[in-house]
Amino acid sequence: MEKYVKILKENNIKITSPRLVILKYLSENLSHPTADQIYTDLKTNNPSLSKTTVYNSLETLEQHGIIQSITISGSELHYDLNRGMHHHFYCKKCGRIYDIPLSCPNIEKMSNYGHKIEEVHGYIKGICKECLKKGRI
Amino acid sequence: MEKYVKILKENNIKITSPRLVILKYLSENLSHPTADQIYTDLKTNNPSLSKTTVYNSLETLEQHGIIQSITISGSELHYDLNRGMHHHFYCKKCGRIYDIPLSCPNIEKMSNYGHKIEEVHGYIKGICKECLKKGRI
DNA sequence: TGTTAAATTGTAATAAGTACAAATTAGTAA
DNA sequence: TTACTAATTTGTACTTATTACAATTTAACA
Repeated sequence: MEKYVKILKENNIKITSPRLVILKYLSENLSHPTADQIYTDLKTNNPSLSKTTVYNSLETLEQHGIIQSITISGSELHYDLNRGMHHHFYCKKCGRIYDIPLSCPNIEKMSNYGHKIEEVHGYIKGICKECLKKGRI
Repeated sequence: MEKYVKILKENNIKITSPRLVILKYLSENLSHPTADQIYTDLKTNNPSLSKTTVYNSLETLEQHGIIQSITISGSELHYDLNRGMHHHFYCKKCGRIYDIPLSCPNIEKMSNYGHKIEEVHGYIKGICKECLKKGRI
């Protein structure tokens, strides 16, 4: 848990129980959970946790660049620790999100349009390996 | 309007008035409107148009690859004609979405993970040229 | 022109996310 | 340690994008 305290300290944000457990949860669950999944899972051992707090904490963590939100599904946000550039694959059948360890070779070119670039997301959609195997397509 | 009839015919989908006006609208409005913007704008000259129809029609057009939905904003879908690969820039300040005429050089590599790839989206976020100019940052 | 399956329409429902005010707590300073 | 204050958490109520569904209408074809 010291690890997470350190991260919050480094970012000059108050060390609170919800922030710590959410950060720990995201460190241990790299499956890109939604706010609701995080809330439901953590609620068991943190009965006083409020859904609003989960949303607030996620927003704070994101603003400090500690985590990122992923808009790939189009219906709800998924969350991911910010650990090096990678892309995401979304399965239209089962909804799972996979990491794709590629980085974008175009990032420099993107600055040529006059916009200030803060984030780059590569989203790929289709049918995942598992669903193909199950013949669910 | 014949142009849009042709597109629907080529895709073997029924030629209906809502589909035609929505397709025309998207052809003339490349600013990535939301379903609600499309509905509101078209409602004036098509009073019988229903919001559900807009959603249904957009879904049909997307399923046939005629248009694509863009999940960049995270809060609602935006729609775009499917015309050649390009990326999108989202301004966190004003919400505008800009086209970025780059294609992804990584597409072949993406097939190496065993998933069936159907769509590739490049999303860039930050502060747009206009907002930077206005000093709104 | 009649038939039928598909599409449209309006209303009601769902679900993700936000607003807000009251209660609590982290961090600081005495 | 204690007291203070601003920030955070909490619960409830609300908003908003999207979907479900049943009744009506319509496109396509015989």
